[in-house]
Amino acid sequence: MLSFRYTVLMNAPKTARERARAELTAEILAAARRQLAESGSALLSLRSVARELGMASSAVYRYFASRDDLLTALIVQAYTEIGEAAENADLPGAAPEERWLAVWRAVREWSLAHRHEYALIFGTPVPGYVAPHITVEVAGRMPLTLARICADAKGAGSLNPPSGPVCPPEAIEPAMLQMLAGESFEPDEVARLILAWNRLVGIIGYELHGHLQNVTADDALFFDHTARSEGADLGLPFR
Amino acid sequence: MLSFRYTVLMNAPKTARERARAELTAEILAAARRQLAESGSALLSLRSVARELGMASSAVYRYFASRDDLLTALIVQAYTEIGEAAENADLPGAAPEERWLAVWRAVREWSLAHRHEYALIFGTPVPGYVAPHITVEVAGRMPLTLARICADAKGAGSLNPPSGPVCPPEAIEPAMLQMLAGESFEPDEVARLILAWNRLVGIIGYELHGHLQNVTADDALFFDHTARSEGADLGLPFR
DNA sequence: CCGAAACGAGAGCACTGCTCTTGCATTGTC
DNA sequence: GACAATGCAAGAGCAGTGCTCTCGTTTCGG
Repeated sequence: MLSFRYTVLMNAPKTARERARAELTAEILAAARRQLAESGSALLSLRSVARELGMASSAVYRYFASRDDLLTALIVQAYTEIGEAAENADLPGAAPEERWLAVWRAVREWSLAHRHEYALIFGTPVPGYVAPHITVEVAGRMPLTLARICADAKGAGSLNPPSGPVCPPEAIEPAMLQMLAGESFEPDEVARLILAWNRLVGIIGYELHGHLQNVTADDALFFDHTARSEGADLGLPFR
Repeated sequence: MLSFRYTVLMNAPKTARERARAELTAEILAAARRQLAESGSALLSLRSVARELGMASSAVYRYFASRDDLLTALIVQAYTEIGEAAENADLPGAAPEERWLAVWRAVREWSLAHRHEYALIFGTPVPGYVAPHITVEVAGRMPLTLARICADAKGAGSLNPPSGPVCPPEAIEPAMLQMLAGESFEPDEVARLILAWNRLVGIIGYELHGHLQNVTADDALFFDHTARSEGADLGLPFR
């Protein structure tokens, strides 16, 4: 299962060699991260990472089997960070509208500050690259934060979706319903959650990729309105 | 303005040389298009296009100044096609809900059949690449088709947006309001149009990039619901 | 008809991911 | 402690890329 070399980062190194290996792996990852943040994934090369660390390019292959492997590590990192940004912005005690807006803003802030990392996880997949199974769990942290806010609101009786077309239940994956069963969501509410998650990612993508140029005048203001509008669609008490 | 070499395609060739040039330009573009559809833009190389046409790679540079130039031509082509797909699916005489759903479905169909072309125009921008001014006009055809349907519905008095958070007018670019002034949209209606356009692109992107795997069970069904739901948000008479 | 412009082909540069071999250092075991 | 096994770094090398430059050839317009 966990066949990736960088998993040694998580285990406690014992011998000096293992410690050196873990450190070097982390250094390579850090350098790659730096270059990714600077120039994007397309311009990230194993050779330039090796140059930055003063080692031969072939030596890097001892730590990451391929460029895709290095990219996978960066993808996991990005998913983790955006998930943590969402979770840290959430204040479980506050009103659901405030929590909703805070999480949306935090995700946008992180994305604006890490546009290349955002592109890595939500942009066009690299051709030939298939996401390993590792990424699915960590990818769920951000959308699950949104779901938790709605679940809390529903528990408090303050989730009242407006009328409108109802999503046919068979359109949703049963496993998805099962996973959110603890929150006792209706299929239509799950559909609204999926759309809200899609909206959050999509509107940030539009802003980052320049599709809102000459369209919106105040991106932050428009984003806030989008967050409120989408929250209202879910039934959160936005007026 | 029109400084791109492939514009000769539009002009009537006179001499034999000009005719040959126009033909070869079209052939290069066609071969590039074929390779793009097959493997995606990342794997599209000028050299392989040259190989396919049996010419030296350096010769291709007589027709396209750079790889980015070739990509720009493909981007214009993709924007044109998706715009035409939307326009052709629209039946100005029919009911607005039918028109809306037909256009949404046509855009999805085109995108599923041309995933790499979709990625080229709505995916992560190629690093270092900046969209030339040519692309902005042709990029508007698809969203304008959506706007026209709403304008017709509004003219017929059948556009009644549900209550909810209202977009502050200063969030929208005045030029955008100006462009749609002929349809006499309110700023909030323009905001809803922007969001609908963003939704259409975003939900297709989610489907194409695999973000709906294990989330939705019937993508076509979920897409139809999304179209209806978004149309209802705009005030179209979806029940 | 002749000079100028356009053109195709080839060599070459700097870069990429990745593999293989070679030699050295570290490790665990008699 | 000696020794084999393993881990590791470095270099050369392969096939591919975008792009440039040069060098003959072809074509066009005055």
